[in-house]
Amino acid sequence: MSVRHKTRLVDVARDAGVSPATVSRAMAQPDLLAAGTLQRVHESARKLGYRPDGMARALASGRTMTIGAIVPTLDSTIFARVLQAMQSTLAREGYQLLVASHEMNPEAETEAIRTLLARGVDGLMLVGAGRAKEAKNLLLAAGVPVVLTWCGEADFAAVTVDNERAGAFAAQHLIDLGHQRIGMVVGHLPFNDRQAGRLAGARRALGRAGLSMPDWLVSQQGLTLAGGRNGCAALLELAVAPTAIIGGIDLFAIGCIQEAQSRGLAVPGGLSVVGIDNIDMSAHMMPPLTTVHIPTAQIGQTAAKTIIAQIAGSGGRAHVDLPIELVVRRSASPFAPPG
Amino acid sequence: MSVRHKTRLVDVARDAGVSPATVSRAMAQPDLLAAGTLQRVHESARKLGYRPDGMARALASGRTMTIGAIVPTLDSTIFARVLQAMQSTLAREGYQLLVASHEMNPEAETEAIRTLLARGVDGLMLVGAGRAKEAKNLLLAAGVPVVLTWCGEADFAAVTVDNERAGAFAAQHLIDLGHQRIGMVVGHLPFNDRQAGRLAGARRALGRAGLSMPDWLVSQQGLTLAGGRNGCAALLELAVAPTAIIGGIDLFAIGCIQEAQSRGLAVPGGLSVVGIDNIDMSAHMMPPLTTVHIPTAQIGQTAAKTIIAQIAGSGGRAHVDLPIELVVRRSASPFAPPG
DNA sequence: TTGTAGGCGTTATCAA
DNA sequence: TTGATAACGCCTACAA
Repeated sequence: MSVRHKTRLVDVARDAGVSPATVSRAMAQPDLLAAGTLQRVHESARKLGYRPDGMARALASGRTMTIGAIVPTLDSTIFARVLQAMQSTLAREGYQLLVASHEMNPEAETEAIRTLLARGVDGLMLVGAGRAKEAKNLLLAAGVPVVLTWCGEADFAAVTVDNERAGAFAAQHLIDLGHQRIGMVVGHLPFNDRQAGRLAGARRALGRAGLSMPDWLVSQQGLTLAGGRNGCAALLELAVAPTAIIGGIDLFAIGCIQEAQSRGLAVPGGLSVVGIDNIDMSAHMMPPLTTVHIPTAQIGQTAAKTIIAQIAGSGGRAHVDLPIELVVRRSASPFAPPG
Repeated sequence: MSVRHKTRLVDVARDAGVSPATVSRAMAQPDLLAAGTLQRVHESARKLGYRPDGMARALASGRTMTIGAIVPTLDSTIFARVLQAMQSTLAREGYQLLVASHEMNPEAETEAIRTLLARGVDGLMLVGAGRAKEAKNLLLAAGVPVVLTWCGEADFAAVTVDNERAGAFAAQHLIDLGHQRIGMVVGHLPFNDRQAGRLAGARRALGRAGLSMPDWLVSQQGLTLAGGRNGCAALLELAVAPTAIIGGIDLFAIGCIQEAQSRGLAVPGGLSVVGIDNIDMSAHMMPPLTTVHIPTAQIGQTAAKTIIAQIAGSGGRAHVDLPIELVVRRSASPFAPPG
């Protein structure tokens, strides 16, 4: 009962009276064995409580059965949901998720890539495109399947969503309602191509309508509820305040609603608000938030499937663009000139 | 420029004119080498673009520099926050996070434990206590540091929060306000000792005040906003509806506020609501949610530190109980008999 | 269908 | 301070 050595492949082999190779096959390619042999090996394995050693297996086979995922932060409804979807899809195929986050710091992201690659992952999921050349070289040199999410890039497979279009949808809806002075609360633009895309899309839609969104109608904030409130406050305190605000993420839009209401400004009566994401909370707001639906969970699921396909040899640099759509609820109403 | 073999330890050794052992030392214990040697090795390594192979290293050393975390789901503000805190604390020490989720399924959790252990983790973080004997045996036999969070257990280190006390805080606050018929929306009790503890605590407080919370005043729901709304709806439709509701998690409490308001029932005027967690959203609700603050991020950070300490040999089966406190905001008010 | 034997790339134990 | 060399536990041609 003292320090019972962990049982290894050879122990099982000895007990079953077969060679190590046979035991190895029994675990990985059972079809190759005679039914009787398989039976015996399994019995010995169970009797001895044999558990294959993942590290040894990884070293010998070159596969870790682990997929890495590097996200800006785990502490976000959006990314948590993507990871949850990835994790459950991957688990079904026997893969585990190794996660890292970089808190919106490009160098931290490069470091994370380096670390995960060194640790040995069979595939890697990243958020967004447009990273430093060094990071790209690392990825290319590593020779493991990589899938980008949200935004794509020619060199890698990608599961994307048209962020520009999302921004345009939000803006167009407000334009259709007659709004002319539209503001936006967005995340910090550097190193966040998702937010940059949404802003660009909104501006494009406005431009097509002969309108514009000058920088002073755009407030950059940290990706929190408080950021949404602060951004809204800043815009409302403008000499010529906007009559409608787009939240670059739903959390911002929700913060905008809360901030407006806390100032006695009715939504949508006094201020129209539109979000982008369609998180759970949005449907339950008072008023319910009009927003652009982003199929978050599906991004995760598709990313996982894409990686698995690439590992299996199929797939290649496939780009999948997931559909988005405007969900009209009650936080935006026609522009009514004061008086 | 074709398939350049990945450079290995021996390649660096050859280039630097030293033995493999020396290169290994240069990476792990630089102090043991003569300055000149170290210098030469580093140069060769950089020149050849040498990156230690994590799997080989893991096999030889028995350490993977990876910590496993098994949570009910990633798709939850609470757990996402815990993981984010763990991840950033661990990253600072060179560890990565391997995550798995089990969707509230005990067997899936056991399987996850088995998988992570087999994959090779240097430590493991689990949520809650009271798991099947099989799972406990696996953990004990594995011989890796384990830390339980939220709820503890004698056999393992733990970073906990007194869930019963949290429930009692919430209930006591309502009792002090004069409420006598208090309902609660909780998660599904089986396999969720956090929710069970909070409910038990609330009942204990009520019992001390000569009151009680019969089963018909308790609604079990899935851990979503919609669950909160449904639970609230069910309780409000009772012949003798409660005058106050405790949300087993803030999300439930928020759902309760939204459901009550959508029915034209004022909060706290017509219904008082208290939550437990203190998530970001709570402070921004209208009315702001009175709740019991749970130091979520701190749980993650402390859990990470505990594991690291255990790996370093210190620590043992330390139990840390983190303080909680009632945060009084404006969603609960004194009971006012109708008429 | 099964066995043999040579890696996989490091770490770690002895010596020197 | 450095060098041989044997593990680490499994996989996988190749052979039988």
